Formats: sequence, structure tokens, C-alpha cells
Amino acid sequence: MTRPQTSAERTLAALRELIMGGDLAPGARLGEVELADRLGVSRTPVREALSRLAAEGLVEVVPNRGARVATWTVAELEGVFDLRSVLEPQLTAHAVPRARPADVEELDALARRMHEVGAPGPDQDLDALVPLNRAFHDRLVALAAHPALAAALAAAIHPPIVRRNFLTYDEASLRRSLAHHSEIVAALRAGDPAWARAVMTSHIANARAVMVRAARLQMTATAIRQEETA
Amino acid sequence: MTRPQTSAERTLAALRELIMGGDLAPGARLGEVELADRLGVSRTPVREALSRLAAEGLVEVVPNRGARVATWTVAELEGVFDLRSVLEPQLTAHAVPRARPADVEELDALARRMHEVGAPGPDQDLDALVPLNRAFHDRLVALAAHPALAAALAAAIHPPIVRRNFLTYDEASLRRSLAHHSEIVAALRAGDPAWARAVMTSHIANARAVMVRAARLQMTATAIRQEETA
DNA sequence: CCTCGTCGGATTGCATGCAAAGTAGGGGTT
DNA sequence: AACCCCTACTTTGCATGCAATCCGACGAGG
Repeated sequence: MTRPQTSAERTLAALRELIMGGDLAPGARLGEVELADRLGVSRTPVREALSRLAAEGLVEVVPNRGARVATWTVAELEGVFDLRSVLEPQLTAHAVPRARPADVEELDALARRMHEVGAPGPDQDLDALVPLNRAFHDRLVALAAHPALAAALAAAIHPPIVRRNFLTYDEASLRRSLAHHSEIVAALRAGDPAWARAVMTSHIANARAVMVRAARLQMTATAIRQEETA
Repeated sequence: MTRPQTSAERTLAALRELIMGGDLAPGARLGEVELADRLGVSRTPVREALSRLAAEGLVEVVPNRGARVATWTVAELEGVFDLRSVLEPQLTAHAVPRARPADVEELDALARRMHEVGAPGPDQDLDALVPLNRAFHDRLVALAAHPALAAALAAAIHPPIVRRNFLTYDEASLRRSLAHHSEIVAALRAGDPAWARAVMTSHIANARAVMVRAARLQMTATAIRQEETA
């Protein structure tokens, strides 16, 4: 992992983490001076980072009125999963013939680690699952070696809730999700693209069900809160 | 078409046009002061524009070494068309039930206009085809009303050659391309998503053949030029 | 003759200052 | 009492200045 050299890139990464991690809620105002102070840089790199995040769709900028964390509707979220259900299985199939034994072992290690920290019990640590999951999927993207597909996927996924957390998974869905990772490793080991593609399709469908449900709950919650304040 | 209010957005649009239009060749160096002088602004909006174009993949930035227009290999170009051949037909099918009669008429007008300026003869104007083609496809994207799909497509297509020009079309391919537009209009009018999807699939396949051939020629040309100078 | 180190010019990265757009609040008028 | 306008404050947008980095060239040493 190469650490970004420039202040602007560090700012970009920091902001992305703040948004993806949920420290900045959707719709939250992003004042330039406030962020600059918080991150210990001047407004210039902050502006650059905000601009790039806007290009990625993570924040929304209105001229002369500043930036806010992007919001999204349930319909948009479902659209994202429509796309993922096409692109990620395709990408996974692409990765199969390119995976070397060392790559498979690495993915296997990640999948096993996820089983450990995700297993119900006193040692369960759902927060630890997030980086492992990202590492797993990012590794697959890299293996596929298909820049255009990777770019399209990145553009589609950026709405942040998608990657955010596993706290919303019920136990059965979580168990399925973890099993899928292991099964993808098995398909890679067997060199069977169709198998890998099928598992990834299930994986996305499972995630879709969880996320859409969570989004619906969150939306009704905020709607109620707005009614109360009004 | 709303004109951008801020200097940075105008700069962004201007640079995009310079690159997409081919005035700045792939690999060309993009000095900040040079561009600032050329566009009559200071370096700040230029930096912001370059940063965003980098996020889009149109330019490549190396820290402390400046920006260049992005380059791409034939393999990457083929990857882009792989994606388009999945995404655009899907998007077109999506657009069918949402197209209102007025929308269909608008697309029909664009298709007819393309036939006029694209027909062989003294009035042929291939340059005029470019904006019409963009308008046609952008209209379809808007009709589909699928933000995630649009974002993914935009991310995938950005390698500029894809949209650049029709100068490389041989006569038969050009005739096919124009006919496809009309046939898409017909499918929309008939309300037949499967038909529209099929035509768009052919349309992309046709474009792919032309573009890959052109890219191969261009690559060998530059290779030869490099040999000569070496 | 080739390699390595150093110096000068050019360019980027970032901070800061100033002007313009926007927002909120109070006072006056109808 | 409701509405509008005007003023003061906040925030963004852009230009500019300075320090740090990088590239090329020249010269010394092997």
C-alpha cells in the first residue's frame, strides 16, 4: 500500500473514508474552512478533493453554495445493484483464468479471516469485516485486469452506503455472504468461470436484499424525524 | 443547454472538448501555465479541471510531473467495447417504455439529420455527424433514467477516441451506423425493448470493428514515426 | 568512453488574500 | 400583521506568491 505523497491526495483519501465510514452523513454540509482545519491543510487541497469527489458522485456541489455529501434514493440504490449484478459476475469470470495459485491462496486467507471475525460469538467483530470485504473484492477487480470494467464498476458503486458496513446484515444473510466468498475461492481453484460467475451473482443478490431493506428503514426513520421537527 | 457559470467549469468543458475533439493528442503534455494562458484564466481553475479530468480518466497526472492526455492500448479499447456491448443495449431497452411520442420524434429528427449530412456526395459533412451522434446517444441515456447505468457508461466510454469522429468509418460501416439509428427509432415507436436492444448490440459491434481497426492503424503509424525519429 | 554527482531552470503543490455571490436578520412600509 | 428591501456577515471562487520537487546539462571521476 503506497501512501499518497501529496497533501491533496491525503485529503481526498481522508474525506472518502469519512464519508464511506459514515462519519459524515448523507446531506451533511462540507464547509471548506471547516474541513481544512479538521485535516490540517489549507483550503486549496480541500477544494481539489471535493472537486474530485464530486466527479465520482460522492458529493454534490452547487456553485457558490458549497458541497454536501451526496444523497440517494431507494430507486437509485436498486439501480446500482442492477448494474453490479451484471458487472461483478462478468468481472469474476474474467478473473478466473488469470488467478495464479498465490492469488487464490491470498483470497482464501481473506475468506477464512472473514469467517473468523464474522462468526457469531464473543469474538465477532463486524467492523473488521469491512476492510476484509473490500480487500477481497478489490483483489478480484485487480485479477480481472479489465480497466474499463473496473472503471464502470467503481463509478456505479460509489454511492457510499453500498460498501459501508455489515451491521445491517441479519445472521442468515451474513452467513450466506461469508460462504459465498469461500465458494468463489473454490471456483477459482477449480478454474471454472461459470461457477464463479454464478456465485457472484448470488452474492450480489443477497447483498441487494439486505441493502434495500436497510435503506427503506433508514428512509422511513429520517422521514419520521423530519415530521417530528416540523 | 445551460452555460456553466464558474470559470472552473468552463475550463473543464473547454479542456474536455479539446481532448475529445482531438486538438490535444493522446500523450500531449498539459502544462498548467500554458493552458491557463490559452484559456484566459489563472492556474487555479486549470488545476481543478485537470484534477477532475484525471478522476474521469481522460488525463493522467503524475505528482510533481504534471498532466498528460491519457493514452490507451488496443486491448483497453476492446475492453471498452466489451462493456458498451453489455451496457448500451441494456440501457436502450430501458429507454423504450419511457419514451414519449415527443421523445421519439426528437430522436427521429436527429436520425434523419444524420442521414442528410452523412449521405455520400458534395454535401457530406462528417464533422457535423459527431455532435448529432452524441445528441442521439445522450438522449437515449437520459430517457433510460438510470443514473447508475449512465455513470458506469460514462466512466467506461471516456477514453476519447470512442466518441471522436466518423472520419475512420468506411462507407459500408457508416451506412450501417446511420441505418441503426433509424431502426432504433422504429423499435422505440413499436415499443419493443428486445428489438431496440438487438439493434443497439449490432450498432456497438459495428462501431467496435471500425474503431479497433483505426486504433491498430494509428498505433502502427506512431510506431513507425518513432522508429524514424530514433 | 561511460557513469555519477551537482547546479540551474522550469514546473508543480500549497497557502493566503481579495472580490463576488449568497444568506440571514432587522427595520421600514403598506 | 405580512411583505419587502437593505445591510452585515459568511462562504465560495479565483489570482498570485513562495517553497519544494523534478528534469536536463555540464563537469569530474573512474
